[in-house]
Amino acid sequence: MKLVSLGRPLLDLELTLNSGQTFHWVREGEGWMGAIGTQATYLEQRDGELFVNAGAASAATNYLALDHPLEEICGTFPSDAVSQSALEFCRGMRILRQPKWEAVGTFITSSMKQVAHIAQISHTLRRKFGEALEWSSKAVYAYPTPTAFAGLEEADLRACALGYRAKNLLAAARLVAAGEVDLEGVARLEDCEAQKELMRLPGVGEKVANCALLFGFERLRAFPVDVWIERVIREKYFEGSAKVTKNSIREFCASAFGPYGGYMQQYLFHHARLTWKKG
DNA sequence: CTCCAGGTTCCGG
DNA sequence: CCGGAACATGGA
Repeated sequence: MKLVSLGRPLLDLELTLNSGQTFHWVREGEGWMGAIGTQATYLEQRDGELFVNAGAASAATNYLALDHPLEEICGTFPSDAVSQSALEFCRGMRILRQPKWEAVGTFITSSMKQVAHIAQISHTLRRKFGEALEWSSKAVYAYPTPTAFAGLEEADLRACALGYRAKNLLAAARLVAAGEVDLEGVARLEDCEAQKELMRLPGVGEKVANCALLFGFERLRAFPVDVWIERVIREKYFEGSAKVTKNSIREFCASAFGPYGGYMQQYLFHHARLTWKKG
């Protein structure tokens, strides 16, 4: 039950945990319970001060990316109204530093799914196939390892409501477990090569690869283009001009948002998803 | 009931 | 390079 303070970093914990980067944190009293790798973790923010269970302090500091120079990062964003209102809406949101396979696996299961359902899938997979962890007599589950998935059958994953994604997650896990795709090796590649390597995994296209790069490989320039981002770019930056192809959107995003484009992307995504057609 | 969701893959212009 | 269609499931 003992908590330690991590000070008062520029961070909005709730905003960060609920922004569609990670999908398994659950409310527990005044704070949140979850797993950072195989470390059961309780996080709580009171009047700006961040607390964590003793023993998870260094894991949390790393996971929450408290070392990212957030003020400086936000200072690099474009000055247009769309970017600035997203920034204002997302003040204190950080890009998490998630375990590599967890980032790859969860975003393989994310295609054509609402955030709520991705969360449901994550919880089911963890509970059935992940390592059971515990803190203060409360159970949480680690994301299943590639090896844990590799021994299953497609039907086992279909039973978790993965639909057609089951085959992809299983095949991807087997490639990683067999060492045919080496995620630690990917971490040493340049952005472009790293993306290409990740896209060897079934179910990993350009968008999922970029999510994995941004959330699991510290590539803060990676800019995933999903339906929400596409909507924002089309309607706010191209203002309904005809023939805006996927390619032109990709090129625009790669050049318009700078070295921390991934941060800006996450802010645009979250802002759009929560405010579209509500003002 | 219909529409759509943090897409990928394959196939024909 | 570009647009379409198939692929599963559940929340709104």
